[in-house]
Amino acid sequence: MLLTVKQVADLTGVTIKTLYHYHKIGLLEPGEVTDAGYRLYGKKELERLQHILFYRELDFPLEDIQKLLDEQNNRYSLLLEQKKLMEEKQDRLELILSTINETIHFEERGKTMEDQQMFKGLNKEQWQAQLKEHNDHLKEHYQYEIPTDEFDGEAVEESAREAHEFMSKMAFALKAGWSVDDERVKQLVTRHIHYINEQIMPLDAKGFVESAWFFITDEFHKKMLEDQQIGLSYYLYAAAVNLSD
Amino acid sequence: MLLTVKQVADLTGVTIKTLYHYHKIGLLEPGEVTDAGYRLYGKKELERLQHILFYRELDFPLEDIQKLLDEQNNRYSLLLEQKKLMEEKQDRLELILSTINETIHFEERGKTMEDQQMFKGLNKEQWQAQLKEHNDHLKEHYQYEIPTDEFDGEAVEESAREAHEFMSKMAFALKAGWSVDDERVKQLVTRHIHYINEQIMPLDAKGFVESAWFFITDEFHKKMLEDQQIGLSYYLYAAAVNLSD
DNA sequence: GATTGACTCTTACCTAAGGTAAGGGTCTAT
DNA sequence: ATAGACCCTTACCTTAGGTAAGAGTCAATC
Repeated sequence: MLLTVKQVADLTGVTIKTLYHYHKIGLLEPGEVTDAGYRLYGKKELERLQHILFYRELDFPLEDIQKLLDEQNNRYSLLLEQKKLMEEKQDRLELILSTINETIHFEERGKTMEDQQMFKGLNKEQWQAQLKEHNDHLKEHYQYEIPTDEFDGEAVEESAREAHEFMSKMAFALKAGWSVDDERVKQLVTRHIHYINEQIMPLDAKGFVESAWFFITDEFHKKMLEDQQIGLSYYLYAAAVNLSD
Repeated sequence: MLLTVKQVADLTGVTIKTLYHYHKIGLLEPGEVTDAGYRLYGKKELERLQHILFYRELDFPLEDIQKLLDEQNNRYSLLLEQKKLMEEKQDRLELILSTINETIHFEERGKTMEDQQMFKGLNKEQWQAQLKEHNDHLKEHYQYEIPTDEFDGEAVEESAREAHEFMSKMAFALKAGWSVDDERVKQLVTRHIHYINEQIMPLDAKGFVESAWFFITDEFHKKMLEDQQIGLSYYLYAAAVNLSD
């Protein structure tokens, strides 16, 4: 059950040198050392190494990792914490990817971007705020992901409620198999456009097609819609196209 | 339009020292240096910095970044490349996250994991292979693989089989959350069009958009697709539109 | 015009997380 | 008992910056 440095290295992808290093700084001590000085690692050490590698992936300095592992030896809560952090990193990557996509978009039509726009997700001090903004922006206009009962309080804005209701109904229509040319669907979309037009910004049927296409191509928005109902973003787009024709 | 080091630092999140460093190693030269020696950066430099930061996020050494940027000065293809790499990184993170979730799962019921399972996604040399496996697992889960025996009989035409396979794969892609701009999806659709073109009738990307629209508006076809997977007909249409642009 | 405060310059030294190489010991199999 | 694969320590090197010192610059205010 005990593994040599090479075996651990092959298994986990870290180099042997890294194991020495972790030993030297006391981050990961072998479970046993033979008379000849060979380091041997058991299950417990592999588990610790797993945590180390998760944290390393999250760009934690080894010193911090050591502190974290030594003061919190409950594996389960460590895992939950790491899961949360990993999901945050995913969100950040998602944001960066959408920045790349926006940049590609601008590049394709030879337009220049706002300076700030170019670095969304990269500016580490600000990305939390940017992500929140991204989300808030979405919520203001399309707060579909929040369960309805949360909408009872007057704290939530009317526009968010409207958007949520619209998306829920569209999801229902999709599941019910209503055609995008169905009068009920057309009315739904028309009213929604009308609402945005009155309350938020000028928008016509053509503009709404572009909005809908944006929701398909932007990973961030797409994910939110698709999480609510698979196919919703695409249904929305088809409905928009149908109306604008 | 020219920015000082501080302004660039605030905008992008890199430190001033990093800018000096990049200057010194020739990775990012200021657009202009005043008489007093102040570095000033313009739009072109910001764009280059953007690329540098994208690559840095992908853990490229600065030396490699420099080479890449100097030999490939077409911004557009750089962006596409970076998009691809970023998506790969996302996949890898996804894999790590699923490893964390599996570990949590095992921990919850006090069972022990296989050693290898514990390090999926971390072992960089192997993660490509592991990702493939992971996808295969997903396929099983979504059952996008066609039950082959249904199609053994010669009663079923080859073209029907091809269509069925195509639709199954598209359904899988939709459920997996693949963007219509994802290379895999684009390739899928391209091949399908190519097949139709060769075997059935002349068809180009534009024509396929019309076909896809027909599948949405025609109740019979729409029902067939939507019965297979909610949203499939709309996804197909969006993919077609994306390809024809 | 002088001063102040925020900003910038160069230079020199420091750090983290390893990589590389040298020189030598250990294990197992033939 | 010798080869070949594996392991040890030690010493030096590298990357991508961080920190600090000492001095010059800029714009605004006194």
